Amino acid sequence: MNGKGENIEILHTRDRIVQSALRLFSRKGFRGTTIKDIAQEVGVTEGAIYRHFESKEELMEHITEKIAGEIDLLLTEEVLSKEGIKERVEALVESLACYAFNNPDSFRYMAVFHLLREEDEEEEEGRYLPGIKILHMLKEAYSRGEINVIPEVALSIVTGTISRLFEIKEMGLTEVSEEGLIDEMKRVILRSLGLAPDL
Amino acid sequence: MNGKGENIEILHTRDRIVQSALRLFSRKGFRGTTIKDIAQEVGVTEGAIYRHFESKEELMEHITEKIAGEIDLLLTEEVLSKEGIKERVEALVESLACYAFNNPDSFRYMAVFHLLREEDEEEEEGRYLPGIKILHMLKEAYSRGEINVIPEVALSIVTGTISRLFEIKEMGLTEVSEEGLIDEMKRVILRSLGLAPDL
Amino acid sequence: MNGKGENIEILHTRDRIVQSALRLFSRKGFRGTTIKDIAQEVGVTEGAIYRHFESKEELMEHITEKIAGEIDLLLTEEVLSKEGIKERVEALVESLACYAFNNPDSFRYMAVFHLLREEDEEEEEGRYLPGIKILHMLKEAYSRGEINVIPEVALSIVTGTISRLFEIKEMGLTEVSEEGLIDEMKRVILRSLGLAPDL
Amino acid sequence: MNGKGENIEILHTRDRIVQSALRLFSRKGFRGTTIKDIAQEVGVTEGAIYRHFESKEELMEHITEKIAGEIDLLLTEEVLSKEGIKERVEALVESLACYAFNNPDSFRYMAVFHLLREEDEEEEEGRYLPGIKILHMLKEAYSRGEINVIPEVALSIVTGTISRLFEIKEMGLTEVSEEGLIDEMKRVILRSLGLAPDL
DNA sequence: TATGAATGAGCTTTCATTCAT
DNA sequence: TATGAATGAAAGCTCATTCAT
Repeated sequence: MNGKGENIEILHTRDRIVQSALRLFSRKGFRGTTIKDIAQEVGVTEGAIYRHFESKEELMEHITEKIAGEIDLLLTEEVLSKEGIKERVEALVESLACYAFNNPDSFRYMAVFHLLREEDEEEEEGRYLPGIKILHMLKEAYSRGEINVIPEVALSIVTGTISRLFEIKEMGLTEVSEEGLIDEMKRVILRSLGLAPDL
Repeated sequence: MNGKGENIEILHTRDRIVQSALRLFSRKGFRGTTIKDIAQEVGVTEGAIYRHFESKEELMEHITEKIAGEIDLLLTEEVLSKEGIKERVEALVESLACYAFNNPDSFRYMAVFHLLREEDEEEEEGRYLPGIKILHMLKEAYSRGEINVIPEVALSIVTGTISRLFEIKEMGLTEVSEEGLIDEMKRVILRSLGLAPDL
Repeated sequence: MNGKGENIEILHTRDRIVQSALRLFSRKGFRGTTIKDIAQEVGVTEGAIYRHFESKEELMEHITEKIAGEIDLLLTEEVLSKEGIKERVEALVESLACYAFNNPDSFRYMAVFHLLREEDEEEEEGRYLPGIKILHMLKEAYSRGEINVIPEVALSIVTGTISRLFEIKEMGLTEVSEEGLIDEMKRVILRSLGLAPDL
Repeated sequence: MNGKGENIEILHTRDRIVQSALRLFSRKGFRGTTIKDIAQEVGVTEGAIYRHFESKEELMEHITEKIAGEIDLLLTEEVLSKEGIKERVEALVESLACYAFNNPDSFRYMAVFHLLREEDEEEEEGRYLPGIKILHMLKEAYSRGEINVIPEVALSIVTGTISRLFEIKEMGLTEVSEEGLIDEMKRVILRSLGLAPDL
């Protein structure tokens, strides 16, 4: 019982660390965020962070995996479960945009996390995880003749548009409602891929 | 002649600093790049940087202004000089994508430079300069009924797609030629905005 | 008890920093003293200083305020509490000279601290605090006809003599005892102000 | 003739260096003054200083010797040439105070120059040159019974008062004329030494 | 003589990390 | 588990000095 109580405490602190780190990393960058920043936001001292994560690096990797998992789940359950490329693209725009608007820190983090490490010169890794899966989906549709747009360009249209619109919204450059933006994106992206419903 | 020779020397070192800093800032971030990194790449000692720029900050501002100026020139001379929204969008995709492929460091820098500073928590500035100008152009076309896409979404489609495709190419995820990618983007983006030539 | 022990430790290091900084600043100047010098004398690394003081500047300001407070207390409690200008001057010489001989670092610091900053060209501030208070006292005595010496000159006689004698003693240029010097100063300064006991 | 012309040039620049360095050293300290500061004030570049002085150190030593020589000359010609201790003290106050008011940079420099070096920890040197000579004079007068004040205290009265009054005047804390201040000092210092003319 | 780019040592400061408590 | 003092490496920057021109 004692152990249980402690465990709950740990989880709480640990979660708050992750939440604060996510928020700060996504806004100020990995290097721009200090352990002290995180500790202060959580309300503990710097040393306490190291009870939960071995290093700042490990903390970041934890967050990266967490978000990658969420996005992956989204793709698997909300998008790839659908039949038909049109339905899949519609679901992709819908679910990814919703995810962005509801989890701005996570989306921002994912969008820039390859810019956050900046470790060694040109370190390229197996990142861009979600993109790869979508690219695969689009390549299949392309080879089956379901869309007539080069898959890499199709991928750019879908994810690039959502990312940029998210940024525009974050900057306060639009007053259109989230729903309005999502519907418009769906309509226009489908049209761009030759999947317009009204054709 | 003497003065000339000296001047050339000065410009050389200064220019090499700018070039290296641009390359490194755009790849490793502002904080991720050290003065030592830049100095080593240029082949001088750290102190020499400070003969040409008062601080790392000032060096960054110089680069930012330089690139903002280049993009602005591009928009003014290559895009806004055209008549008709279709011609303008075509020119925009063409010139921005070419700029990206020919000046990858500059484009990468511009795309991420608001992520590089990471100064104080949520510092928002008058950045995203090029976007504003394009948004203005699209809003006018929209109000005139020349396009039927919400301007913010239209902006996202155009600039988001180019940015994402640039990233995909940089990651080596496509083998399509630059020309092929640009033509495809032009075709698809025009279609998305209801400006398809074949309609 | 635990808390007590920790507290004592903290005070110790912090106090030792102040003590060493005071000693070094007063002898080698603000710029002439490095954080490394202080850290070495205290027996910690440079970074440790910054747990206790935000900057070298702040450390100096702390010391300045500490000493200004001590001198001010001295004036208020030992000098201004007395009645009669003769008694006050006697007490001033006595207490200031004793302070100098017993706290040579502090006195030296106070005597030169406006020379230690050397910030911007000719920055004049509200310094020389103790002097102002004494000048005020002398001006009152002068306007009441209790002394017949121009107050600014009287102030110079009193504080200038003590300062210079302190320096002479520090340089090892005299073998007279502290008591002997103080008594002689009292006698001669009183005579200079027309307050000689034998008149 | 050519050589002559050049020589004149050298002297000019060299003199201007000395003048600027004296001004800056006396106000901002040795460490607080950079070679660049001096060069800028003179209107040349940093390298040019090294045409005239081997190092910053040497420049300082030159200035120190120059001023020490001036003061020494003053003592020899204006003070020690007089007969009688009363006449000598009067001349000392007169000439030293005039020197201070007419050459504030030099006097300030001399007053603080042992604080400017701040080289190694407790470097004591054969400085305080003028003081030594005056002390000698006062010791003789004391042993002859011409004054009844301990020589070290007498020295402190004379030089300490002048120094402090100079500082007070520099701070703008008095509106009394220079002449008035000097006359008052003469009167009061003589009285303090038991040499009052009215006794 | 003078320039000014460059050096190199040293400075203040920051920060991830450790560790005794 | 948490604290917070301390470390140590590295950062940005300064500056006396040198040297090719």
